[in-house]
Order: sequence, then C-alpha cells, then structure tokens
Amino acid sequence: MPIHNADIAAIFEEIADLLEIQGANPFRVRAYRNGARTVGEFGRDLAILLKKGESLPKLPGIGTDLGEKIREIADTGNCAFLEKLHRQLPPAITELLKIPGLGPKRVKTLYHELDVQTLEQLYRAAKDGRIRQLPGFGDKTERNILHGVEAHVTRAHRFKLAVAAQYAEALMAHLKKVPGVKQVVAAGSYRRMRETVGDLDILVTAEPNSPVMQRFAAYDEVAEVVSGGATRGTVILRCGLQVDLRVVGEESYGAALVYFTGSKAHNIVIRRLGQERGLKVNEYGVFKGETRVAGETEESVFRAVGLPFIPPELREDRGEVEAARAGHLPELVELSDLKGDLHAHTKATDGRNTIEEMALAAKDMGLSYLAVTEHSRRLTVAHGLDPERLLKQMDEIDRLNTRLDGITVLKGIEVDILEDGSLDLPDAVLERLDLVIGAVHSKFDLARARQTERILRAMDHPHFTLLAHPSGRLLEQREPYDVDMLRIIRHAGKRGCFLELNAHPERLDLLDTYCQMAKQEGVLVSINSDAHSTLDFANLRFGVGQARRGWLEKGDVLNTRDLSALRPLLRKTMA
DNA sequence: GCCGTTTTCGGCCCGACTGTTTTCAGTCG
Repeated sequence: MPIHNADIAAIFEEIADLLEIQGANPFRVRAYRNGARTVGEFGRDLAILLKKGESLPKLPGIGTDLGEKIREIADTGNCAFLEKLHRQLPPAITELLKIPGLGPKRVKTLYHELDVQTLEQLYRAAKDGRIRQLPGFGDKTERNILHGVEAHVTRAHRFKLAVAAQYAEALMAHLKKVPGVKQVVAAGSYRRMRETVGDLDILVTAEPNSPVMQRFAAYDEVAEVVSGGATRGTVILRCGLQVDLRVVGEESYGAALVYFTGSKAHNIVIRRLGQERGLKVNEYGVFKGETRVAGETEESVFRAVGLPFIPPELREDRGEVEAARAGHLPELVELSDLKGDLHAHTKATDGRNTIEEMALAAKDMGLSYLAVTEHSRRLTVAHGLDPERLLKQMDEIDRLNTRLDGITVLKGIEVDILEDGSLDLPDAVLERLDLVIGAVHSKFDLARARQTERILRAMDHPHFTLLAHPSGRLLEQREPYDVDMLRIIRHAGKRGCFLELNAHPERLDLLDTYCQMAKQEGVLVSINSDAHSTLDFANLRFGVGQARRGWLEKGDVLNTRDLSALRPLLRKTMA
C-alpha cells in the first residue's frame, strides 16, 4: 500500500497526542505537530521520492529524528516509536481528545482513575455519574462530556468555504446593526480562504458599553451558547457551525485581526520576530514594556516586527515571512484581474441556462470572454454531446457572437479522458474548437502509474489544451485520484497545456500547494467557474482565493489575459 | 524534538473563559 504524506502526518499527530497524554515535554509534542503539518502540506509524496532514491528534502522542523521516522514509515508503513507508545497507552485513547473540554491532563486522569479507554467507555462513565467524583471534575464537567460525546457523533466536522460564507455574511450583517459596533470582520481560516473552515472567527470593534455580546448570543440562528465573557463568546449555530466572537477596542483592531486571522503557526513566527526585537505581540497590540507601539492596523503590526503587509491567504508559515523579509512577496492575483472564464455548461447538457444567458451573466461579472465547454458523449448522465450536437452548438455560438456586444463566446468541450488516455470525441471535431478541456470522470481508482500515464497521454493529443479539476477530489466526499502531479505539471509545460483551478466550492482543484508547484514549473493555471448556471460565476472568488493561497500572481493565471493574448496560447505548440 | 550572523545548550507565543476551586489548573484558539 502506498504511503502518502497524509499518512506520515497522521502518525506524527498521533504520537504528539500520546506524548501529551503521557505528560511529555510540551515542546517535544509541538515538534511532532509541526512536523505533521510540514509533511502534510508538502507537495510531493515523500515515500515515493525516497523510493526513487532521492534524498529527503530539507524541511523546516524536520531534523534528524523526525527525518529518520519519515524514512522508516515510508519504508515499512509503520513507526516503531508509535507502536511502543501503543503498548503504554490504549490506541483509541486519542479519540477522547476530540471531545471539547477534554485535554491531555483530563484524559490521563480518566484513564488512570476509571480505566476509560474509548468514547463508549467515556459515555458510560459519564452516564453512571462516576466522572463527577474525580478530583478536578464536577457535575458540570460531567454533563459537558456527555453532551460532547453526543455532539461528536452527530456533528459535521468542517464546512465548505462557500457554505460558511453564507452563514458568515448573514451573521455579520446582524452584528453590524448592534449599537456601538464599529467594524465587523470574519477572520480565521475563512479570511485565509481555506477550502473548508472548522469554525468562524468574527472580530468586532465596539464602544465599551455595546450590547454586542448579548445580541450575538440572541441571534436567531443560535442553537447553543457555549461560553460568553466580556470580550469573547462562542455559540453553535443550528447548522452545527461554531462561531467565536471577539470584541476589542478600535486601537487594537489591527493586532486582533492579525491574531485571529492566524494561522496559529504564522502567529508564532510573528511573535518570535517581535521577541527578537524586545517586543511583545498579542491581540491588543505590539508592546515595548508597557507602551503600545503598534496595533491599530495590521500594517502597523507587521511594520513593528520589520515586515511589509502579508496578505491573509499567505499566512500559513509556508515561507511567507521569509519572502516578506527579503522583499519577495508575490503580488497576488485578484478577482478583477480575470478577463474571462474557460469552463461553463449550458442547458444543452447539465447546465440550467442558455448560452446567451450565461454569456450575459459572465459579462455582468466583468468578463470579456466565456468558453462553453459541455460534457462529451460518454458522460450520459449529463446528456453529454456527440459530434453532431457539438457541431450544431458551434454554429449556434457563431450566430450568437455576431449579436453579442462586450463578450465573446468561445467554442470548447469538456471531453472525457478515457481509461487509455484517448479522448471521447474524434479529432476532426476537436480541431474545430477554440479549446479542449480534458477531464477524468471515470475509473478514479487506477493505480498511480496508470492514472498518471492516462493523463500524460491525453495531453499528448494535438488539440488538448487544459486539464480540468486535476486531482478529481470532491471536498468531504471523494478523495483525489492517485497521480504524480509533478510529472503531470511538467508534462503540461512540455506540451503547451495548462491546468485548471476549478472554482466550484466542492472542488477548489488545483489544490493550493500544486498551484505553487505549477508556478515554479512555469505552467499557467486557469481559474474557471465550471458554472452550471448564471449564479455560479460568483464562485470565481473562491477560486481566486485558492489561487492566492497558492501564491499565484496575475501573470501566472491564463485567463487574466485579453482574448487577443489568449488565442495564440490556446493553439498549442507541440514539441 | 528542533534550532542557531550573539547560541551545539537552553531556549521554544500569549491571553480568555470555565469549572472547580478559595487562588488556579486545564482547555482552547
């Protein structure tokens, strides 16, 4: 069985959990967590790279010890140290840490005093009233545990960005109406535009006596108030989304926004930079002794620690601080840079609107070209086009273009890449199109080598221009198929092809780390809506967010070009 | 366990809220 970076990361996380329960040195625990994050985010599979005989790349936070463990896991699929820990503590015990309010200390107590090893045993112990008798535990803690276990079983874990956005925007509108409230902003992973968010962090600046906390708790979508202090409150909405609200004074707005935007790893780096300069950085400001030296704006906070403003999407501790220090921060692509959209469907297949309706909606978004790219015949569930229907649609587009003003419709197709890498429509038809998007819609479970070859072969086709949703993942639904993305990206470069960043909220595919890889390899990425209705063009902003997380600049994105500059790029020059 | 243009040893980010406590540990973000 192939070992992926996620598997290595999971082992490191589990080691960290178990060490923490054992009461190990907290910095040692952190070292494992940092290692898990670094490995999990690394763009190339370490196990494969090692198998090929390459040496382990120098990764931050991975020293000799963790490096050895990576080699061991890549080699054997196991980690002797983790197995040793499993002999000392029951394996399922780390599940208990997922219950809110239970941390390593309490889990350790529950295990030693009540022999609680599993969620079921925890639930039973709480039901039986045994937990409240333990020192440091009480009635309320026991009730919270009971509740926590029940909620853990039923609650959805993370929310797709676009879904969270709907709840966030409604809640923020509610908070803006509260007397005394000045600014309301969603921070956290939402502001960093992560593909999914675990909870919402809302930051508010308000006058001292503003009833914002009370009104927050009284919001009509609130199902449960978890906690509520003077400056910090937590609720769960009916949809299951947790929302944390923080209230600070205006003088602290920037510092609080930096702090609550995170990521945690980024914040740690910022604080350490502050420390080196004799400054204390917290959510209220940047302080030299008792004196506040910055904090009103984010710019002032970054400046105080010697950095230019770092866009939220980059704040992941993936080299952004080093780049900022060196003056090499990218100028990230913006929604307004997009000149067109190269992937959309209409009523002819599984879309809901006509070509003209789609074109006009795209024009309303400020775009000047739109490619209509229906599914091909193999995708019968979507009523995919055969050559005859496609030719008819091309005529229709020609006629429409003579009438349209300010927007040009391009003739395209989202053609299925068949199992052997051939395309689902004959060359004679494909060559008449402006662009050919290739997509994998079947046989997701091919072995890595075959799946990769399949896509490389498709790219060799003389008319293939753009690879749709390159990993094939559907958030919270379907894992990506197993491919060697670096080879695909390099092959795209050689063959004059491009990669799509599909902005559909369930896809957001190309992933951010692969965007960075494409940029490094000089392969352009096209941010496309994959719109199936006129409303879907709004999703482009999520695609742009993902692209920004992937460090892409305007020049790295194919469809920031005018149509005149785009057309020659679509005519691929074959080696 | 990692890391080092002051260091190979001695550091490693910081504050709010809860519950169980009479002054604070544990958890969380």
